[in-house]
Amino acid sequence: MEHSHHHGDAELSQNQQLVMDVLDRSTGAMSAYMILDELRDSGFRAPLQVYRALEKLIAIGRVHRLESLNAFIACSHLSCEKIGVTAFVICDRCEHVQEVCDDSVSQFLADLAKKTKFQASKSSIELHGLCNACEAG
Amino acid sequence: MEHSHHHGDAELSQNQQLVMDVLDRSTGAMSAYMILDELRDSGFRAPLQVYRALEKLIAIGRVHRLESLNAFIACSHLSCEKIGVTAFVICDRCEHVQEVCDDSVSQFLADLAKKTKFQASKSSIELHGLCNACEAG
DNA sequence: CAAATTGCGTAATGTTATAACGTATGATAA
DNA sequence: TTATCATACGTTATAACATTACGCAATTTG
Repeated sequence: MEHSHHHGDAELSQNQQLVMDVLDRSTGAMSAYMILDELRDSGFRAPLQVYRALEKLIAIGRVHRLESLNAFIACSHLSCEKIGVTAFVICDRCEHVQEVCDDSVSQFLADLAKKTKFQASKSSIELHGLCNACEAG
Repeated sequence: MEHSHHHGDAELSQNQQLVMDVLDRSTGAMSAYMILDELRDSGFRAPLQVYRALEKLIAIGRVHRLESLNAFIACSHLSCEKIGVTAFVICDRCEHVQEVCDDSVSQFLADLAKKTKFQASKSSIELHGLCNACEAG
């Protein structure tokens, strides 16, 4: 065990690492097919290679799926899988994504689940609009 | 102006009304292609006929899009367009969808926007898991 | 009337995601 | 060692979701 800088720090296969690297380098979210195109030179030929890697990366908390964009983004936190819930704030102009996972988010979701007598297993909170910089510009 | 029971109560075209009727009859969310299949007998031939009607119905607040399902559902409220924000609580077993739009939801989103210095224009809050009945069963 | 708006129909295409095969490899237990 | 299990892989095909682009018809509005 050499470098321990993230999450469960599971060992990644080559394909998983390649997909992770692409997302780490990206400034914003990427669709599976954008990732595929980036990895053609590395030998990727089919969507499934991307989707299978993403499935694992999402499972271990290193990647998030943005439902409203059908896109994927590297987790910007060290341990959001411990908190488990994240809200995404997505600028529709510059495409920057802020990842918020604090108590207010988990508290809101807990309250919502309680109020609706619901056993929640997954959540998706996504806000669209303009970030501070783009609104001003 | 005859019956006034919903939202802005805009006049609907025939296609829009047909799509609205299908969604009103449905117990849960429906994909655009499920709606299309329901309307073959009424003369629908192409996805665009559905998507165009949905666009209008969503704009006037009578239908919501569920991003995490790529599906659509009739609004269960009389005036949620006035509040503008809704949280969806989706049972993955029975597929029932609860629509929550109270102050806690709008307050949470307002706080989130303020905290991230964000000008929000659209939101999507979707909770997946098991409803009370299915959890018990 | 002219122009603008809204809705419609159709064909083609683009985009996102999964099913269904079979194969290879490494761990582990008999 | 051999059997078996789990995980990952590669490929082809297909399913599922959504939009572009074209032209036409009806209605509203200046």
